[in-house]
Amino acid sequence: MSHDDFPTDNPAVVTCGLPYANGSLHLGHLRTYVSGDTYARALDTLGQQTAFVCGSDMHGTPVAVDAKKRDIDPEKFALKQHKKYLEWFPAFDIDFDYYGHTREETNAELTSEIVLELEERGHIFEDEIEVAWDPEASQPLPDRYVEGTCPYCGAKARGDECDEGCQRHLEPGEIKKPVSTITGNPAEYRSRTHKFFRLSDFQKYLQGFIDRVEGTSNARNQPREWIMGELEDWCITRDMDWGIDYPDELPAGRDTLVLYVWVDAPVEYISATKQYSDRVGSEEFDWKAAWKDGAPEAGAPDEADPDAWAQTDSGEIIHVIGQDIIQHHTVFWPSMLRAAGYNEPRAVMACGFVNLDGDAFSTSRNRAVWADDYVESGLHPDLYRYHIVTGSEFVADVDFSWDGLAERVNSELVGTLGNFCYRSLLFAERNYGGTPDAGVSEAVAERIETAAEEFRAAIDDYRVRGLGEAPVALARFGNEYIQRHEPWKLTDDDPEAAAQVIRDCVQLSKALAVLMEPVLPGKAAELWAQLGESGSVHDVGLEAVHAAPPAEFGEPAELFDQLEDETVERLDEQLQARIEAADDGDDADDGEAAGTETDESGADDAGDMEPVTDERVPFEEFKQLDLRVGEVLAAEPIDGADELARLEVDIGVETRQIVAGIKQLHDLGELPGTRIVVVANLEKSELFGVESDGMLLAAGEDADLLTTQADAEPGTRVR
RNA sequence: AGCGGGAUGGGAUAGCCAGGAGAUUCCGCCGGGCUCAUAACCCGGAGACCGGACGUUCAAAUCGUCCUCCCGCUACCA
Repeated sequence: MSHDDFPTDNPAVVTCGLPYANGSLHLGHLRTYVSGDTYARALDTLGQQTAFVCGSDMHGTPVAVDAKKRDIDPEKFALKQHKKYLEWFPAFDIDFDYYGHTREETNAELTSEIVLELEERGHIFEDEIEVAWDPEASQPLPDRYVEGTCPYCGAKARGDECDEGCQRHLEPGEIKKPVSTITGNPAEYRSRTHKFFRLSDFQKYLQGFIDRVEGTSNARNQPREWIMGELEDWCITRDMDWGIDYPDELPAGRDTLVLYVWVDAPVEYISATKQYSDRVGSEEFDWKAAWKDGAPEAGAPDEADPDAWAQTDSGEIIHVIGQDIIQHHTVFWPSMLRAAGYNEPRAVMACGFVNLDGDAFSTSRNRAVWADDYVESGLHPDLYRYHIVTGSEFVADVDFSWDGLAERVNSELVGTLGNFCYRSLLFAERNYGGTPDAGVSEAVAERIETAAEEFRAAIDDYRVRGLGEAPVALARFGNEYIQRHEPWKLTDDDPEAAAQVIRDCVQLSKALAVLMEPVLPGKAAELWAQLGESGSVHDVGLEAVHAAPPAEFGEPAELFDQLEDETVERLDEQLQARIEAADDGDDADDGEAAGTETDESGADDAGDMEPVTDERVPFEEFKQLDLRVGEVLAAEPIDGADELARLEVDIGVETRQIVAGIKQLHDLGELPGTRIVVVANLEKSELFGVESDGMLLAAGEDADLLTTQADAEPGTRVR
């Protein structure tokens, strides 16, 4: 690895994945931002010149679709969301040096510049692809403007992603049975010319990159399959008017074409850095030094020497993201940077998900603790920050629950860290009016140095968790130390020894303030003030752990309050009530035979009711569906598939093999004999290598099967 | 199906990359101490054959092979 340990002489940039300007923020999302903030603060403490930047992602079809739903201008809609982020992040002490958005002029300019560079270097080509088209509205239907069935698994899917089925990304033109979300009409396919980025030009480069990029192991491992396999070229334009206009010549006969949102979104990392530079001056932070100095010339790397890049050792760019967007930051983005002559990321830190009491957060089910909920709870942001940063290793999932939070807070923050500082400073203030006049003992100074080493190691290993653990471990040592020396017994017998012990404890407290600052910035500042320190704990370097505190300070206050059981219960009840309210309706009527002990876990339920689709379907169209009563003859799971089951269904005229995503949702053994409703004239598809000839009807995420109420024979037509 | 990650005392986790006396921390349990401190803190104890099976080695939680179960990714869910 060619990089030096931090701090280096280069300016560093820490970024967080851009939040999408169409939704709310919950404690799951916040993991990325808290971790990025913590890491950036720690680098700063080390003396590394650091810019911490981010911005709202304004473009893309979700914003356009959501804005249209509300009948407002997408720009207005996105800006409104953007403003909310400007309040949420500070509420959690997430302190970006610059937080912009992707529609700012700087970003539009830089994005255009980069795309033009790609054009100039010959990395872009045009190709005709079939895209969905709404004949009535007479317009193309990019991404989420079209819904249909997934060509891979047959589930209902959005234009760009099979969001309910196999989760695959769908390239434009892939979706089957496309329906326009604008008019509800069946969409046609039309041939359109689009721009593609020739990712394959960078295959060799990426193979080198993936071995040298630092950060978390998942970021290096997950994209390997792509990079070592065949890279697909990347369609970087969309037929819509919401986005950044394609900066170069449009394909013949085309008047509008915008860049795919994933082209301009990461460029915001650079744009935000530049705007930060512009604001504070390049003396203070030089964005070019971070992003461009030392970068090889634009273009594809020399095939004969794909490692040339690694020699440059410049640009400390660190991306903090969720594990769902690893590919974007380790495949597309580095290729763009390399092609346009920018520095590649030094590290990609990808965190695991946050679970809520063991299960996934679910926005649609309202199964979430929102940023607003936490703010309203009145709990200090540092409590969440500590819990999320130290709750698990960064790459692993971490569980959030109110009582889990209380347990950690009460034992580690209140009992260990807060209590140690409070008892030390209170003792010091009462007996000495501040820091006793004595030197720090060697053993304590060494222990503090060890903690500082742990702090440094956490940074070099990209382990934000270590940044939270180091101070608590030091406080634990402090408690043992004060207990072992019992200064309260010494004040009379051996005042010198007592002063020595308390002097050590005050130094430990000061070291704690410095070490806890990245994870617990608010509480660190309080402690700093209690020590009578002037200036801000945010501005001091790591060496301050050894510097003497002021000789005089006032009476301290408890740093952390106990999180009482009643509070936890109240918060938990609120959460449970909301989840149940959202779930209401799925589990009300299980008229199924008694004795089925199918696990209730069924990951996702229907959630808040989606509104009934506005567009009416003509009866003629409905009649095209041939719905039949069927009787399940056999049901077996499909090996390797998570949810798919293979069913044999008697539909009167014949027996059909149907593949359905119900493996986890039903006790398959109990299915034979059940009468269900089948779409008999659905086109065949192949799922997991098994042909599916028809589709069964089921309600909600739990796949509650539609059955017959009386005794309609298999084969009876359903109307 | 492929790729990646995981399985460690009652619960939650560390250790594994650089193999070495039966293993970390937090919660819980049992006993003791202390009283400066927020019923907090300190000390001691019980409790795990480190998912299963082979193998490498003087020595395996740690390395290899196979298996079981869980989870993620597979081209916009943090």
